[in-house]
Amino acid sequence: MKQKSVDTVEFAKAIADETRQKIMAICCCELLSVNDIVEQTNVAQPTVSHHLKILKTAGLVRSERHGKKVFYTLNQERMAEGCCQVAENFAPEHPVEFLD
Amino acid sequence: MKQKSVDTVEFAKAIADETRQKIMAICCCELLSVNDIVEQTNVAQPTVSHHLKILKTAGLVRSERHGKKVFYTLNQERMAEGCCQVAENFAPEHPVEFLD
DNA sequence: ATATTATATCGATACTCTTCGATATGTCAA
DNA sequence: TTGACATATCGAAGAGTATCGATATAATAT
Repeated sequence: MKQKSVDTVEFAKAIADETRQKIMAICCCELLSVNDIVEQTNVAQPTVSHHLKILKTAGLVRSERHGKKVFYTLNQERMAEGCCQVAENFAPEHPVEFLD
Repeated sequence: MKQKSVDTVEFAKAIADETRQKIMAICCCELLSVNDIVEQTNVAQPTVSHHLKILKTAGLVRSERHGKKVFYTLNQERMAEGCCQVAENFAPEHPVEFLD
């Protein structure tokens, strides 16, 4: 299955941080507000907003405002695309398939 | 197929650099000496050695010495494992399969 | 309008990483 | 063992990044 092209350097940089991976893990399957993420990570709110911005710029999270709150969730499809593109570039003899 | 566990932060950090991705790309399917890599990248030799060390520490390249030269090649299997682990953690609803 | 709550941005600090010249180490040939 | 070549390590400079307190912006309710 053909995917859109992915900037694998930007993708890798976006996920190459422990705090961001924590955030990614907890909003992987849920829509969470910034404050929810702050509480679950023990990371300061500006720091969380900063990391969410990086993930958003890389297209790895979606966000929607509801009232005063902004909810974020991981964009799993983009995550899978990034992984597949990295595998395609750097493991062409160990094909990885995106099961849809 | 079950893989060994991967430190996804270390994996992502290892591939999160443009110069390293260039190196990874050119020694993906070939065994290349450090000097070969220097010539194909226009990057200084100490810099190349530095990046190779990071990739080696992360288990993403193999190396073998033959005489004075040391040859490196990408470990595609580890690359695929890293990609699959990231996808498993952060795209569980878009399963990616390691085809063996 | 004002107060309250939620998130984003700013600014400063500390830390990490990339880069490369200089140098050390390793390997081999003569 | 000396010289030549290949790679690794060292050390320093500069760039980039994470973190968080303070503050600005946004949304809502009273």
